[in-house]
Amino acid sequence: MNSNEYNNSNAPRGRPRTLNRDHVLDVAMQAYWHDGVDNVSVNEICKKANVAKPGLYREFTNEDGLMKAALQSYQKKILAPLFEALKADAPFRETLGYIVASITMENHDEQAPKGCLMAKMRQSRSYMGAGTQAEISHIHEQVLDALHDWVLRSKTKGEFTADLPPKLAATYVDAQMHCAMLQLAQGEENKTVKEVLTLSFSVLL
Amino acid sequence: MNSNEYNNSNAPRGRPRTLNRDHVLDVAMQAYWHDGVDNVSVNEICKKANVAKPGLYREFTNEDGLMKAALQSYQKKILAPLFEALKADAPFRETLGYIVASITMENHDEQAPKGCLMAKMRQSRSYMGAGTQAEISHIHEQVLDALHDWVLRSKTKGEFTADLPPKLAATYVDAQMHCAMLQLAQGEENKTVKEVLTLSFSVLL
DNA sequence: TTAATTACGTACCAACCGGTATATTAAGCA
DNA sequence: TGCTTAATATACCGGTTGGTACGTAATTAA
Repeated sequence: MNSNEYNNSNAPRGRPRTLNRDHVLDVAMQAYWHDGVDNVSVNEICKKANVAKPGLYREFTNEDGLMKAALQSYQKKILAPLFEALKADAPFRETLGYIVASITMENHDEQAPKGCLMAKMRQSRSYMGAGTQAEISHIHEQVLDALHDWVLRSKTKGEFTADLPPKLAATYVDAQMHCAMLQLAQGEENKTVKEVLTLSFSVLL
Repeated sequence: MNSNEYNNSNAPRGRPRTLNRDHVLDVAMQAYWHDGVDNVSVNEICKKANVAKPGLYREFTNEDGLMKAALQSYQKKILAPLFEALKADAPFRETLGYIVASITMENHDEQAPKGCLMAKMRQSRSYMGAGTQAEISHIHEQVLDALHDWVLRSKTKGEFTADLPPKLAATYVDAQMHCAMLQLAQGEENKTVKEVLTLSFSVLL
């Protein structure tokens, strides 16, 4: 029996590819996230993903392309729930509580690395390739915009009463989230981070 | 005329050393501070300090020793004023204002790198040598202790009135300072960092 | 069957890393 | 003048980095 499933005419021309882009991206994302971007080489990712180097370079052009793609993958798979929570019209305090809870990983699976890949990359973005830098800035702007919108909506709903310019409030929440994620990445205790984050958010209530 | 100044008997025996330890430490500290620890190699430091590698290794044993010494140098030269301010018995709000001002560099010289070497090293300490890691932890403990003492003294003076466990207050101030320094290192605007830091400190007043 | 097309993996490149063996130089001591 | 001591610089080590040249395998089209 021929192993080919029937031959639809618009099949690609040459040797069929075996490289699994999503698998490579998963491996790269996990490696960058767990070990820190600066401590992971293209060689190591190739070994872990069991692909040859030229294949990886054909798919992602260079290290910068791989990192950019891994970061985009992280946004889709990990950061998405945060954006959803900010868009949802839950009460302000409730959303704030969700942010604290999700950062301090009350409900996360154990094998996920500590901290946040986006936060780590933001922290050392000036030493990365141009494409990755641009992607970091892009995601950061999206976060700030989402926070800004959230604050504005909460203000019109009367749930955000603190006497603060909405833009400063958004910047403040972003900074505190960023700070908390870096603390976690650095090994700080979950409980401590939660206390500090909660205390810092108390100025908004 | 013999170029030797008179021969005091306890002169060292062999060839006199030309390697200037303090100069090498200055160069290393500036390089680590300005470019980021992960982005500076021993080779580069040798070139910048105009010393040969074996000489540097004789003086500092290995890269870990050099980094540890550079961090100690940073504490002596840069961090000392902060410790002094915390030990001085100025009013609580005044000291808090000094912290904000000194972090956001209102009075710093322009050529100093942005951010804080200690903060940067703390952030990636798990990827460093054992000696440097120990030194980072040591300095961090000193900071936390100084903050704790400061809060306790301010509380007995009646200047610190917030209803907070002193240890949490110390951890909180440390976290906010750390966060602000990382933001600066990452290129955030001075004004923004100052606003966020001031806002976060407002929970203590 | 044969040619064209495309992906594959081995084996390689120069540059750099942290670290060191070694011959040389410059001093004090006798 | 040697002899000892110690700091010096050159030139090297094995290993890793990001990136690639090239021969081969697998598929479609003619």
